[in-house]
Amino acid sequence: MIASSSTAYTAGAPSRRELNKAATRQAITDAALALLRAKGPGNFTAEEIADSAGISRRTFFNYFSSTDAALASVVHAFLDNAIQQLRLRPAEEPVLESAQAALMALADPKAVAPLAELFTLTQHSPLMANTELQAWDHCREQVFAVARERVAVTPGGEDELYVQALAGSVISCGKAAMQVWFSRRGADLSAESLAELRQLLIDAMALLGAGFNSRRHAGGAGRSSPAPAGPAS
Amino acid sequence: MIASSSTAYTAGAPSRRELNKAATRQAITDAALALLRAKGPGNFTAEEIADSAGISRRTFFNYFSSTDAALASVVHAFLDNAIQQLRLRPAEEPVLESAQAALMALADPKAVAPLAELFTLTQHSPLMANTELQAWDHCREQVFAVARERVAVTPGGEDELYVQALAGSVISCGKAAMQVWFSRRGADLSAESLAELRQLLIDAMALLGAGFNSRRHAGGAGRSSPAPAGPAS
DNA sequence: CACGCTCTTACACTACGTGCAACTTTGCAC
DNA sequence: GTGCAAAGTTGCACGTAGTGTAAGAGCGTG
Repeated sequence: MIASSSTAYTAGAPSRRELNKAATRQAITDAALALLRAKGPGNFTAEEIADSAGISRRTFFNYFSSTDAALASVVHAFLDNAIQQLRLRPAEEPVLESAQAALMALADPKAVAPLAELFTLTQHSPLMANTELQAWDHCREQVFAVARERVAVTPGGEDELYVQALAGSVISCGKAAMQVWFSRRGADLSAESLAELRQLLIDAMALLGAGFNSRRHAGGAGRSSPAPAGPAS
Repeated sequence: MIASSSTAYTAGAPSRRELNKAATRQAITDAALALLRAKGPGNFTAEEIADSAGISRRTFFNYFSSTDAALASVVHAFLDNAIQQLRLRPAEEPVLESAQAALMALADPKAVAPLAELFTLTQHSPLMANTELQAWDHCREQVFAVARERVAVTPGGEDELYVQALAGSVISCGKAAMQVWFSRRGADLSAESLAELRQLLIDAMALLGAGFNSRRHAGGAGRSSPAPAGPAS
């Protein structure tokens, strides 16, 4: 589950308690997703989720602070994964390239599938917007933390704006790429579709790197740039 | 209502009803702000706001969907103002310059004062985060709409990413600039402080225009760029 | 087994947000 | 002014969210 990476996983000691917690947590999100599929966003209560997951309403709130939060755990899992990928990149690498590389690892069926489903199910519902925005913002903070480490910012100095703006823009562009992808391909997880997602992410990061002025939209050169400045290769 | 500008002001016909509504609305936000000052974020209820504003609880909810929403009206007013400034810019002007110019108009005591107070009062409280994020995202959508009009995007075309990423990044950078400013100067509204805010906004937009790669943070040239590519000159 | 610790559960309580049906105010025509 | 319709306000009731609390069940350990 989420175990192996973000939470838990105390290296060989998955005690009974931890297993139970992880199981209930999973049961809750599963139940929430099932209800979302069945009834649509906003048409079910915390009690229904709890019942469906075989726990009490109170226990549900011990795990998640709201029904939205239960659903947003999908988004959180995805974004936490992204942050983890980001932290794996070498510290010397330019932050934007690290971001791009980290995002590449996420254009993967197993990673995006839950997110894609959640997105299609809640597409035009403002109910999800709240918690989803929070998830992205949480991710932004993480990116900010990573960027701050790597840019070696002087505490009260002038780099603060750079790092803040960079973190926010990276998130915004990642979001934009995913949004465009969803609007184009829906929940299509085929190889070509994922390739397009990758290209969108690359293009978005390239925009950030080269600047929004460097692109003349009037000219015919509007096609996706062919992998500008390959990060790994 | 939303027609001519943002709210009310139907050009010479502020009927009694509209005046009353505006007055109650104002009374509510005033009461909410007063309670925020007095009790701190999250320590007062919708009923208290209503009582303090001299209306019933039910009426409060006719105006705002939550206590947070009442407070966030300050943010909304500020951001709506920004959008309005943005729309006033000539359509031929590059979007980034328009954004920069629009933001300049907001680095003004009367505009930022309420925002600054709200910010200082809710600084380290996650309670406000929700609605505030929504306000910024709402603003992002507006910027997106404006940008879409001006970039003349082909419907299913490749410009969609550009516009989405641009809108999101503009918001992120504006947010970053304000955040840095607040963290440096608190609620200082002096002329120098506002000048610094303006410079931060200019720098943030310049980053977006020139790209985050164009800045080598190791070099000594880390000072604020001296108004790069003046928008109005 | 018995003892601590952690987690779950039931219950109670406050507050939120909304539908509804009076009631009051405003706008408008006569 | 009077009458009337539309818009706005209010009280009431209802379901739900989220939290404190205390008792109980499950787990880990000696």
